[in-house]
Order: sequence, then structure tokens, then C-alpha cells
Amino acid sequence: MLPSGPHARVENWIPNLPSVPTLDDVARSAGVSTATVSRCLNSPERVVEHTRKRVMAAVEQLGYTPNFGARVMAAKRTFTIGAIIPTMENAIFARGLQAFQEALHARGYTLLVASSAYQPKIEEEQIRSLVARGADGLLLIGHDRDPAVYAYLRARSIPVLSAWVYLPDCDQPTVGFDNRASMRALAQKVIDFGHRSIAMISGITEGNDRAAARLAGLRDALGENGLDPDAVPVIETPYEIENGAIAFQTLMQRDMAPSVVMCGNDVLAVGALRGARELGLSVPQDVSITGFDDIELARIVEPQITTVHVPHREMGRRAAEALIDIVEKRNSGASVELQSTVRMRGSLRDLSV
Amino acid sequence: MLPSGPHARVENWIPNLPSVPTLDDVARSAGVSTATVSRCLNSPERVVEHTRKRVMAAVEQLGYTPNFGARVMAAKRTFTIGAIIPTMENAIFARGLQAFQEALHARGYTLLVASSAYQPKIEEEQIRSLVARGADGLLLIGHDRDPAVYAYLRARSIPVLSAWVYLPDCDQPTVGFDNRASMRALAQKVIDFGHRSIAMISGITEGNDRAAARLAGLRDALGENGLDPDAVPVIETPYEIENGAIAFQTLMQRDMAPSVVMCGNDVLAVGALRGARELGLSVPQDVSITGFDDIELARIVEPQITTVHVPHREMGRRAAEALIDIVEKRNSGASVELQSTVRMRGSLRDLSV
DNA sequence: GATTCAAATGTAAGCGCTTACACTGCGGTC
DNA sequence: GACCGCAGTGTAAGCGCTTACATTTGAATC
Repeated sequence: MLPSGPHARVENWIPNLPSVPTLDDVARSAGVSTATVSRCLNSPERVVEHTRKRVMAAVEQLGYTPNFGARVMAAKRTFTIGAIIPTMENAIFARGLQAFQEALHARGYTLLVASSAYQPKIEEEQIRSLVARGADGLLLIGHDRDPAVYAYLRARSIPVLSAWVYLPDCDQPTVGFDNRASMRALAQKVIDFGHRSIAMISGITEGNDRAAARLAGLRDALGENGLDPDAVPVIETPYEIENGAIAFQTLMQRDMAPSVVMCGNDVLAVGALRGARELGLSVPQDVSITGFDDIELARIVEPQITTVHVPHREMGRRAAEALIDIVEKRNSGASVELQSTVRMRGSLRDLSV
Repeated sequence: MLPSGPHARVENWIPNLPSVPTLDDVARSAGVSTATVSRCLNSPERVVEHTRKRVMAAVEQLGYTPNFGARVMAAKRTFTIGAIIPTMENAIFARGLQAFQEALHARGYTLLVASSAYQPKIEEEQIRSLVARGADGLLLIGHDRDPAVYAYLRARSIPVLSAWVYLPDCDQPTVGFDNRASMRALAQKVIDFGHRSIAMISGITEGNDRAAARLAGLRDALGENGLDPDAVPVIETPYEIENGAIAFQTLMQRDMAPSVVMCGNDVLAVGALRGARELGLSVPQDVSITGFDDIELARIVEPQITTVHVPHREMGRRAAEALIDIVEKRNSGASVELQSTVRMRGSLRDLSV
């Protein structure tokens, strides 16, 4: 090699050669050709045991690790999947991404991560960046984005999967749940409990189809129960606890204070709860609050929050599997629907009893 | 597929040519050599304007994007940084990683993520995987690991940065805070408040120098105040809310129930709080609880938790900057110490009044 | 013992890019 | 007018790997 290996001292003579072992070094050391070494690594069954053992020993002894760039060039595959999420700071994405990464790893893939801070412009830039890096496939959150993005990806034959939404009729595969139906189901419970004066604190719906679907789900339920879908007071605000508190107080100080404030996610709901506490209102006696997502927070506050449970970990895992299946051409990508379930807890009062 | 995407029909004509333009195509189209095109892209000032414009037009017109793998091979740089964290599910890592990624992106780097689930074996495997993928540098959490790992990295000249710890005497750069001193400071407050019967719920210390340092910090404070450092009851348990609750109950049911239970992090503290509630004990009247990290959870529970505030976001950002500086050889990597601060809140009772 | 044909292994051609080095041509200089 | 230096450009050698194809090996068959 310039002898390499764990005990190589070469760099003492030639300062600029840290002498990382290459396939060639392994081949020489094991007394075989590079092709055989490559086969040992990529399709071991094609090499007879006796040789394979010798090669593996050399690999071990030299501390050889294949060079990624070279491998990519020769094989046209990176075994890398890119994911772009709004932010890791929201527990639902952190959890989903964690599961996604674990599943990827189990299948021999590595995760490239970027975040968009909920901004379409940044997201597009990140998509290009991950594609340029050779991501074999891409995980995106939601599906509502500029068609040009999908065209770009299609032109480069990069499979994309949208998660956190379930859109059976969409031409891209999705892995998620029906945000709209989930919120409708929760709202139905709320209405069943006798609530008629309902307000909502929603996430920003522009460019966020999940938030928009949840709001739509509430309106669906209202309409189905003879209530006016357009009369519901809605405040849109970014997903931050503090914003939930502020929005809650704004809603409660209107002429007709609602009997329940439904929130676009648990973070906002926890904020609303804090807002209620600050106003001296007790939950659920004076006002009810609901959330969405069922993150840990929802069960930690007092009272615990009635919310919609979403299997985030499973979503991450299934997304990884579905995406790899497409990348490896095992199928063309059917969407996967996961079930969400309403979790009744203390923050919602039953007015009908 | 080959070409995927619903509208790709190309494979009907020329099965193996999805025809992604290469440097060569651009060169031919612009009537220059590949070297000139490459220079236009990498060091434009070395090409005369007239030529450059022609080349850029060709790039634009063909929709050329450089091939990452090839570039890596030839240039030996990936502009990719790898990070291996225990898990994204802990808010402190999610937050730090988010900031890390943002800072990386601002400098033109992309983040490769892997997680170890607190298991050294998995971590080592992930390190190899990220190195193989050509990460220009690596972010690791804590510094306590097999020397062979550092030898491996050194042999490959991969810069490593340890975060979440501050070790000025270490031969690797670190960006973090002094876990031991931080816990000592908190324990001192606890002792100042008149507590003498102290117990601790610690994270698993094996292979986790942060957890070990926190425990050591408590012992330091005890020793300095004439209390027996070895008499303190300690339960080690993984960082999960449920475990905190269980450990808390175990501690309280001993002969000498402590007046305060100090926890290795806020997650355990929240669990302890729940454990107290289940036992019918009120905090801080019957027993005090402290945490560590100051995650959102700590301010959401009732009472709010006395804890040590750690600037996770800043840590992520500074780590990114320091690591890139090393990668780009702007310096050889001085450690950065961040300040943690004790946050006094309702969960700790002052017995001295 | 000669022949056959898998199985095992080797040979070598790229993959698309960067960059050291070679070349070209032009405006000074002597 | 021969020579120099230099900016601008071209030539071509790899980078480390995978893989199509060529070659060797050896067990099985006749």
C-alpha cells in the first residue's frame, strides 16, 4: 500500500498519507483479486467458504471500510434515504424519525436529514440538496407542495413518500392516517358530550395539509350535526406552547366564550391549558380542551388531555419499509393507512350528564 | 422502474439510459473541455467571463447536477457531517440536533444521522457506517468509549467532536458543559435548603459519562458538606418516565425515606413526580424532587421542577461551528465550555425556613 | 484418461469528476 | 524579431469500486 492497517507507520515518512486501506490492499493481503474481495462483501454466497474466510480475516486485520463514493459511482446506488421534516423539535417528528431511522438501519440504509421549519422555500432547497447527494429515495411530510417539485423528482426517478397523511387517490404513495376523519371523529365525541359552542386553535394551515385537514374535519362534524361550520371561531398560530396560551385567552375573552377549545395538536392544547390556568379557569369544569397527536405531554399535564392517538413510531417504521420497497423496486408503492384513535381523558367535560 | 414516476416512458426506447447529463455532456454542449466546466463550477474566478457564461448556459439548459459520488471520489470531500446520538426521542438531543443541522446547513453541509440507543456496540457500527459514507467529520455524544474507536478515526483522519460534555484536558475537542460541576451546584442548593437525606435516581452510568458525572457531582457536594458520599441511595435506570416513577416508589418505601430525590434528568424527575402522586405524597410538602436539563416538560408539570438549565440549542450550534472549523482546518479544535444554570422552581422545598 | 461444464476466480473496463501538468497565444522586453 | 511570463484552456491520470466477461479449476461423466 504503502502499508496500511492498524499498525501502519507510514505517515511518519510521508506526512500526507494517512493510508486508509483500499479494496486493493485487502486483495493483496488475502492473495486474491479485487473482484473476489468485492464479492465477499456484496454477495458472499458466490465465494467459496475457504476463500471468504481468508478475505474476511484480511478485511478485519486491515480495518478496511469500503469507500462510499467509489461504491456509489460503480454501483449507482447510495443506500441513503433522505428525510425532510418541519422540525425535530416537535416530539411527533422526532419519534417518527427515530423509528424511521431504525428501520432504515435494519435494512442497511442510512438517513440523511434536513429540516424545513415549515417553509416551502427551504424545503425545496433541501430536496435539491438531498437529491444531489444521491439519496435513493425521499421522505417528505404531507403532500401539499409545488407540482414543480414532484416534476423535478420524477425527472430524476427519485421515489418519494409522503408521510403523516393518507391520500389513497394520490399518485404518490403515502403512509399515514386520515387527519380529517380523525378530527371529525374527535369532534363528534365532543358534540356527543353536549358541546355546541366550539372554538379551535389551529396550526398554520397554509402549506400544511395536515393542519388544514384537521380544521376541515371539525367543520365536517359540525355540518353533520346541524351546526354552522363557518361560525366556529378559529385562530391559526404556529405550534408553540406559548401561542396556545395566547390564542386560548383571546378566544375566551370574546363575547361568546366557547365551552370547548379544540386544538390542532397537543402542544397547542398544553398551551391552552396553561392559558386557562392563568385566567383562573379550571379545566374541564369551566372549559374543555382537546388536543391531537397524543404525545407524552398530553398525559403529564393535569388534567390529562383528551386527544387523538397517532402511532408515530409505527408510521416511521412503515414509511421506511414502504420507501425501501419502492427503491428496491419490490413494488410501485401502495399507500398505507394507519388507524388513529380518540383517547378520552380528563380535559373534556361531558355536559350531557 | 427504471425511470419511475407515472409518466416516464423513456424505458420503452432505450432501456438503460435515463440520460442524466454529465460533465462531459455540458463540456461538449459548450464546446470546451471538462476541466473548464469543472472550474466554472468550483472556482469560477479562474475562467474568463466570456467562457464562463457559455458554460453556465449549457449547465442551465441541460439541467445538469454534479454527480455526488464522482465528486466525492475525485475531491475527497463530501460536505457531509455525521452525528450519532443515543436517541432523537429525548427532547434534549432532538433540540440540539435540530440546531446542529441548521448551523450545518448555513455553512453548506448536510447532516447524516444515526442513533445508538445508548448501546456502545451499535454506536461503533454506526460510526463505521458514517465514516464509510465519507462523513467529513463526526459528532458524538459524550466521550467515554473504547479507545479503539478513536484510533480508528484517527487512522482515517476524521475529526470528531464530543458534545454534551466539557473536557478541557481531553485530546479531542468537546463542546458542552461540566456535568459534574452542574450537579454539584444543584446539590449544594439542595443542601443549603436544609436537606440531609438525599437519594438519587440516575441514568445508567455504564458507558454514559454524563450520567456518571452527574452522580459524581452529587457525591462531591455531599463530601464537601460533611455528609457521607457513599451513603446516598442510588437507583440507576434508563431514561423513561415510567422508570422514574418506579424508582421513586422504591426509594420512598425504604426504611429511611429521603427528603429529596434528585434525578439524573427531567424525564426521570417527571416520572418521580408521577410516582409521588400515585403514592399520595405531595411535592414539595412531603418530598422534594429535582431534575436536570430543563426541557419543556419541567415547566409544564405541577409543581414545576427545580432543575439545571442547559443551553441545548446553543450547544448544537456551537458544536457545528467548531466541527466545521476543524474539518476546514481553520483550527485544530479548542473545546468550548457552555454555562449551565440552576433553575429554582416549585418542586424543591426550603426546609430551612 | 479424456471430455464436459459448472463453479470459482481473475482481468480490466469503466463510473463522472478534479486537478497536476502541458500547451497555446498574447502582450511586453530586450 | 526572439524570448519571456502568464492567463486561459486542454489533456489525461487517477480516485476505489462493481461487474461483464474471460479464464482456470476440478468433480463428474463417459
